Amino acid sequence: MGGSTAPHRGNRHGRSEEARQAVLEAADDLLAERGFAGVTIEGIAARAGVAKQTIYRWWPSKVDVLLEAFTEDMAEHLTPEDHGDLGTELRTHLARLAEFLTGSDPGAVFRALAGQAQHDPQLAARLRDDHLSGQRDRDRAPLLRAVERGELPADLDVDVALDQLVGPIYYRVLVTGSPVPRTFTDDLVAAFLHRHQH
Amino acid sequence: MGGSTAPHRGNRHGRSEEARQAVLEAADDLLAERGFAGVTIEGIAARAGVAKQTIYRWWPSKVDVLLEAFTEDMAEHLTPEDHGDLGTELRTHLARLAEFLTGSDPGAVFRALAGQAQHDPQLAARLRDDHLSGQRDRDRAPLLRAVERGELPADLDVDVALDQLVGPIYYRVLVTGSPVPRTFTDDLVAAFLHRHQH
Amino acid sequence: MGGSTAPHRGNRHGRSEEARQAVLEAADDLLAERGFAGVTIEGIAARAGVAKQTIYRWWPSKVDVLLEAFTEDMAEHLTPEDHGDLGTELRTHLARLAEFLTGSDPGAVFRALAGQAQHDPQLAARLRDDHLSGQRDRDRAPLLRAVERGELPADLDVDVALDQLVGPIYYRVLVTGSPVPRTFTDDLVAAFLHRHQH
Amino acid sequence: MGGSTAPHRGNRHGRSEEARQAVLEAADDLLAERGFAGVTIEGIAARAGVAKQTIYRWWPSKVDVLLEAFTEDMAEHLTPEDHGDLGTELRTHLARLAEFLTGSDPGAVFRALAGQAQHDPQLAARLRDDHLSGQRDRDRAPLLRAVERGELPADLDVDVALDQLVGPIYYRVLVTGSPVPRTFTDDLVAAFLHRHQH
DNA sequence: TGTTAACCGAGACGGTACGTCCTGTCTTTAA
DNA sequence: TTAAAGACAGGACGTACCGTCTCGGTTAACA
Repeated sequence: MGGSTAPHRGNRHGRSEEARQAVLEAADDLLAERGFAGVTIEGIAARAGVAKQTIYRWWPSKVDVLLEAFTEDMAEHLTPEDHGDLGTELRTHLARLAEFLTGSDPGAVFRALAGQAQHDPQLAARLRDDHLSGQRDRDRAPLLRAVERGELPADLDVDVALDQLVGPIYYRVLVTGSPVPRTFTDDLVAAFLHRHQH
Repeated sequence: MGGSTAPHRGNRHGRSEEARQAVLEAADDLLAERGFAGVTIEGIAARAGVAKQTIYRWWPSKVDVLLEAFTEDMAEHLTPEDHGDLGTELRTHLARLAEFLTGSDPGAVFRALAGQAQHDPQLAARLRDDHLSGQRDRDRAPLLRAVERGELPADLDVDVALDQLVGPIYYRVLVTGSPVPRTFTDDLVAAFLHRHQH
Repeated sequence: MGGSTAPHRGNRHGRSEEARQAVLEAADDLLAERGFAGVTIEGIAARAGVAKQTIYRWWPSKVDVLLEAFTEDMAEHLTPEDHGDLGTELRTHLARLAEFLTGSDPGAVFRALAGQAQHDPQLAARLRDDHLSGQRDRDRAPLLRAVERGELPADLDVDVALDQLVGPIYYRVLVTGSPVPRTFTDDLVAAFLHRHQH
Repeated sequence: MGGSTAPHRGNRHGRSEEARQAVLEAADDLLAERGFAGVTIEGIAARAGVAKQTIYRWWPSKVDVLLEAFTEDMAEHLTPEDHGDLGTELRTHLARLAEFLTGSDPGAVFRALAGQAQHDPQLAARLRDDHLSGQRDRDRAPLLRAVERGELPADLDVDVALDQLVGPIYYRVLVTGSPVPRTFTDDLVAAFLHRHQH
């Protein structure tokens, strides 16, 4: 955080970073404490010590607040590392994905947003285009590297392969609610490698 | 005439089947027309020509109305048939599941309920226990029959297998929003058979 | 009227008399304590222990609440008595009017409504037609009786006469804020009698 | 001060006359177009092309803006002329007063301020002391001159007389909303002269 | 000839109240 | 006993203004 970033409260440069952070935190906290229905604009405003109008000025709705909170949190997670070994990379990455979705605070926010997206096609599109597509690109990377290395066939349909790898994880998280242990994700990788590596 | 079936409006003989049907239909219609947020108790009552109290008397909440509407619709669908051939059964069944989830009215209700379940653990549990578990039992049948016939190894973890088969379908439906064509479901079956039928 | 008026709280017969009274009293109290600007729908609702919607259901605006409160209070006051003597009647009546306008709670409500009527022509019309015209008819009575008795000329313009009698009182109340002592009202009567009873 | 009042925009010597005039005009226009409730600081600022802060810097509230606008407009009107004849002076003056109150733009501002004064005792006092007392002094002049000339008795209570002369006019303007024709004001003068001139 | 101080526009801020909508509870009359 | 009707207390919605504040720009007097 170099130097100044003067803490201004309302001026012509624009918005108050202080207020913005307070809103995002309040939304996160309320989601964790009371669930999605417990997140209200009035509640966020009250907890953040902020005027309702300040929220409406910058976010069209409460899901946009959560979306921004989610984006901030998700950035650092879930970038698969380049180990030079497909199996290891996939096992590590899927395990991290499972942990993110089931065990982290931003994972809870994601589940809420994914749920709301079922009611709101616009949100669904936004969630996919602005937030999940980047993640999907990162997911794709290990497979593409493996294709380049010759570990996987050149004609592999990467998107289908990806759906088979991560689909069961999301399914457990969003539908069955079962835990997603390491054995489960490892087994997904094993099935994948068994089919595609000779 | 045997028994009642008289179209009564408020009487001493028990609940009005007329009102019940009107409520379920109104809820279905509203969901289709305005989405989940457009389904309100007041809206259902007004459209069904029914008093709010009548709804509250028989259903604890609007999701219960939808749940009941969903149950009625889902019964007929999705019972895998016994063809004596695992591959055929699975291909047919997964294709029907995909069509149900993406293309039918009750599929839309399911998506809404699954979405709401992300916000409401009690609903999630109820959805799983009362509605999806039966379906999952039906899903399991072809695999169990195949194990009995010796087409699949006796030590197969049927639940894990099932998650790998249907998970990618739900993932596309609930998360990516991609279409789920026959090629996709057939490929899931192919991958499964390739692994487990040497 | 007669008999019961059972104290019901919300039913198909109609409104809760309990709530109605609570609203009128709360509005009166708030006006007395905090002035017109301190009378808000939210404030009335909170003090009356009533939902905002209940107020909006029955009154279009806060001035309508005050108007109704005013009407209830004003009925009993200000009916000039028939003494058979014009001078006595007028002196008594004008003194009572002055006291009503300057010294009573409903007088304060009237002043607030008259003030608001300067901003709102519709309110002005309503105030005149529904509330003051009746009072004006009562004011007119002594003069008409005197005309019948021959105490006043038959061609007297009663409206002009009335304006000359009560106008200075309202002027002091609404514009100069001066007190309106008995001597002032008596003098108005004296001037009037001096002119019209040679 | 002397002379120029150069049209400066922002400098250390004082306020912008340009901004001041724009604010006063905007307030006047808004009052005429939308009524008192339609006059808001934000609205004045927007219409005048002025910052809210500029208004708050120079006027404590919107009524102060209107008060100043009113003062500017009222000065030229309503100074009774010295004709040497009481009846003529009074008739002319009351007719002008009636016209001012009912027919002019500043009259509309006056009515709004008088209305607001019913809700706000401080405003009422200010209106009386700073604005109406001067007018009242001017109103008094013809009577005092007549007393000096011997046209009126020396012991006349001028304030009471004045209230009887102008009170009915204000009453019609503020309460009954009736028109105030020349016959009405002439009749007031006639009644007054009939009583006080032998 | 810069420096500086007063005023300007712009507009974000924490708030209050608005009027609307929906919730879940209640009480009544009719069948 | 159930139904339709609908009033009730409550609470969140999104909007409009309030009065305060901080900012960058302009301009004249003074250094």
